[in-house]
Amino acid sequence: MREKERRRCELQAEVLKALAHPLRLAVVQYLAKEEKCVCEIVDYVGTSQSNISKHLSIMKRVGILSDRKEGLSVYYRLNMPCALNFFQCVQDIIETQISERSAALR
Amino acid sequence: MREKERRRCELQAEVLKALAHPLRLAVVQYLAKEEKCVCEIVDYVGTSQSNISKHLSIMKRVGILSDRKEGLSVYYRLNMPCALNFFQCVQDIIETQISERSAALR
DNA sequence: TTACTATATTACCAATTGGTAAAATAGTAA
DNA sequence: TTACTATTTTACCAATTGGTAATATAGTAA
Repeated sequence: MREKERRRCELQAEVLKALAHPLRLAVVQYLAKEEKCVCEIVDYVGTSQSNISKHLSIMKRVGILSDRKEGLSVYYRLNMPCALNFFQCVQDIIETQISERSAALR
Repeated sequence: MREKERRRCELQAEVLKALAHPLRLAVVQYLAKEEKCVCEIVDYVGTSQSNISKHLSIMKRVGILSDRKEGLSVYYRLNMPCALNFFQCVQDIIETQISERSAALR
């Protein structure tokens, strides 16, 4: 494995790590259609404001989200529409997994 | 956010977490075309055998990889070919990110 | 100015993750 | 049987992550 590939995998892993958290996935999917302000995201996800703020900054840092200020509010938007394609693929794995497990129980 | 969506996000995050590590990404990409035995993967990635074994079991547990025994060797294969589509999307984010940062420096 | 609102940041702690080294397992072969 | 090889598992430790509560920042409005 060459050094170049190693570095590419490190960068890719940073982006995937920023996606790989239940609340962050929920936010990404919530932002699929349109931008939302932090207070809407907090209401939707149902956790503390400071917690959401930290998760948003993690995703912003790697480029998954962008933000825009308007008055007191900050609006976040999804900067990576292709991420939405992931979810069907991931979901397929989950369902295969579940059906294999239940088959194994029989 | 409904309970059902929350659970879906939790499952999806488990799969993504199992992908979101530089060595594990390297393994997934190495397995893109064909199955490989553990010793080949160890040689390719260049870390200890017990470390690789642990990473492989993490990916196997969530269904990303499957394995097959042949004599002393264990062969792993990618059970999630659609994962390969992720990487271009992730790579696009990385490159946008890099070009925005270098633009910001100017 | 003061008070209020939305958001971000900090400090802290508990839980999880990732790595290494050693021991266990299991197949092969003499 | 014994020795050898490939792999997994365990025990352990350091580093990272995720959450909460408190504080700071910044815009708005009286």
